[in-house]
Amino acid sequence: MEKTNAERPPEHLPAGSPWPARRLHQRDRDSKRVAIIRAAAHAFSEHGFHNTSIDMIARALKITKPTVYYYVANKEQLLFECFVAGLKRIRTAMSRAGRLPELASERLQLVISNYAQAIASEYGWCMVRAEDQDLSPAMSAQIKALKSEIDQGIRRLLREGMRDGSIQRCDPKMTAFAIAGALNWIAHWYRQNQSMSPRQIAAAFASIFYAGLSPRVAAVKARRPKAPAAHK
Amino acid sequence: MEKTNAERPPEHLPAGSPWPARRLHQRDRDSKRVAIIRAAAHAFSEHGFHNTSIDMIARALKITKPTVYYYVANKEQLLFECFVAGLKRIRTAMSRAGRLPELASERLQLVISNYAQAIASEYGWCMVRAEDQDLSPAMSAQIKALKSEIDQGIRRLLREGMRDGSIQRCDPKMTAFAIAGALNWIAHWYRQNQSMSPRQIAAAFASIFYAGLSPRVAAVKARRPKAPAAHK
DNA sequence: GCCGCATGCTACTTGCGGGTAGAGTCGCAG
DNA sequence: CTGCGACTCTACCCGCAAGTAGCATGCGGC
Repeated sequence: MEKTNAERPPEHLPAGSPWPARRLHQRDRDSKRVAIIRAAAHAFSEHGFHNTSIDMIARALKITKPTVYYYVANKEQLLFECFVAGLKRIRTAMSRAGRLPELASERLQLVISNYAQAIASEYGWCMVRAEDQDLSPAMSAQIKALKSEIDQGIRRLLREGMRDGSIQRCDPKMTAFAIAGALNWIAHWYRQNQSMSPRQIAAAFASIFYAGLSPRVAAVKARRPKAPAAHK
Repeated sequence: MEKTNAERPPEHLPAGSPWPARRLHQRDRDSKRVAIIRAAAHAFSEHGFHNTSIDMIARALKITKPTVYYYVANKEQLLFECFVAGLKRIRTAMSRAGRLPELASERLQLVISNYAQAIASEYGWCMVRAEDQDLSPAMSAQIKALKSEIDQGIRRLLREGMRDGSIQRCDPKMTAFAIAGALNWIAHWYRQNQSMSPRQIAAAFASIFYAGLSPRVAAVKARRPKAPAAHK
């Protein structure tokens, strides 16, 4: 899968490999590579995948198109890398939450918070929009699998919450969809320099989902608005 | 805006207009036009806007590209029409809900239900994905305005709910984002032949949002999972 | 000083897809 | 049967962006 990049790393040499310099170059290479990924993510989220040419990405970094191709096999892989970069945070949050001793509801809140921050990051757009089309079947399948992993993680937390009593009885599938949807949608409206930080947004969402919209006190139920029921 | 299509309807003729046939032709024309819009919506939601060529849409209807262009000015307008087609249902639901005498929470539920059904329709994809990029500034602005209208409508309902006591005190902006996000996301995962109908999905979502995830009975708060808090 | 490799460039090819020109067909009015 | 307008087609144009060939440069090791 990586063969297009002229990497040829010295794995085939004897174990005590020479070439100390190679390592340095390699590091350099990697940092440039992530710079390209970042720039791509930025451009994608600003103009969309199809309206972003490799030239635009290159220009943003003051390099040229072939240089980009020197670090990345093709445009598709660029999108994929953006996706994975954004995903990492959610994944680690999820797996860490799985090992925590807290109630499931609290762990869920943790995951929601990290999720929201990942979506609000520069990779958020790619995570939300990647996959569906624009991608070869192979990559699409990979991304679908990663997304499903997240989805299943949320469902599991919900089920655990129902078991430990910290979460109301509910349909875990639909609830996971609702939560993921609300969070993913952040990528559509959130922009840097927003009045609310991602963390604040996450907190607001968590409270909406957790507390619900029904009034807490039962007393208010009575009062009705003005209109006398004219047409039923 | 319509000048590209050779319409020239006979409005400039005397009132008692001749040409009964013209009307028939016109109706025919319109029905073909909506067929094209529908086919476009279908193709867009399957392959994405950019991966759908006009040729594909034409082929699905067993016609050719220029015929499509005879009914539609350009690809952009096609997307716009899809968007508007899907939007109508939400708009009418919203404006009707505004005049109903019920509590705001019930009216909100009505809107949510219609919203979900619109998103699950064949135009759902276009509604969710249109705008951002891929569109000329003029159209983008129009679509943004329409979306904002919906958003404001939901916020208004929430505020009214807080006033009439049927909805818990909350940040209307964030809550509207959460609700719209959850609903919009349906377009990403819902497919015809799903086990749940759009109406059922809407009901499930409404209950999630309204009831919230916190357990109803306060008694359950105690029990904790196994692990003794190892690493704080 | 010279080799080799990593890196970057200029200058191309290529194909796809949006959009158009203009000719052909059909049905109806006079 | 002629002329017109609605409609559809075949055959094209053209621009853009993905991706490539192959040369230039600069550095580290010998």
